[in-house]
Amino acid sequence: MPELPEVETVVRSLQSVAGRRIQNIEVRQKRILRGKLDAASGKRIASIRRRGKFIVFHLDEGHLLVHLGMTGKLLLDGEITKHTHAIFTLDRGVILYTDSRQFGRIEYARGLPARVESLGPEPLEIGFDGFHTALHARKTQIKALLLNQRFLAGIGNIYADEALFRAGIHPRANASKISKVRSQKLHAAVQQVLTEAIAAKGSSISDYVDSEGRKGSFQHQHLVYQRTGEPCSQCGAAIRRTLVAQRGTHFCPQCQKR
DNA sequence: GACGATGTTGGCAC
DNA sequence: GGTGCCAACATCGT
Repeated sequence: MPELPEVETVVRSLQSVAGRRIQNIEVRQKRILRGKLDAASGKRIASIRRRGKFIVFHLDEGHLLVHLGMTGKLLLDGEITKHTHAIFTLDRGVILYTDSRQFGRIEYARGLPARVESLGPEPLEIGFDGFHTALHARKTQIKALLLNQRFLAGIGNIYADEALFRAGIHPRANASKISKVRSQKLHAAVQQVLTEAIAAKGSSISDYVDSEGRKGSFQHQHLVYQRTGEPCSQCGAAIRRTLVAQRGTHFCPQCQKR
């Protein structure tokens, strides 16, 4: 579910808790923890930001990091279910962490841990020169590279497929052999698709919602993702699905030649 | 009921 | 550094 636009939407919908204090943390399923959260109790939330797909609560001391995995949700004052694994009681209201597949993780850290520090640049901030240089240095398949969080932070399966389609690049293309012109198209496509997706408050493929329980609408603007067999919006050819880097990959065989 | 697919990451072997 | 495979888990569609 949650890639950069979805995480950004969640972070924006959480801004109302800035300034509140965490009074108590109840963990019901330890699997979703990395280390202990005890030290976060009693701390005040100074600000909430996004880095890649991580939600970062800056506390008056240290950080609370939340990664939503595939099905994680942070809900403000929502309903407690069998998939609610952590309950943050604030001085006003509660935040629930709910995650059916339990691939998400929560951790407390004084400084930002290496897994956050080693993330690649933000795709909406990187300029073309930096993007092109990094692209050219890699010999891997372009889709695998887009999914690599140390290359760019925040792109996942949906937006990789959508950006490659919009740039007319085959998902298996060798990154180092992409021409400057196509690299420019890709850089623009990545920024455009992410910007439009944020404006639509993300893609709700199965059950993604923001912290107020609202769905996104960008799934209606997907041109290839999960549109296998449907006609391409550009040329009418049937959209195909294949595996690239072990991930389901959707592309137009006409518009995205190797 | 079986089987395969699903938005993510991390570990391991090579 | 890169690739390929598997693992974690629950749910949904065929």
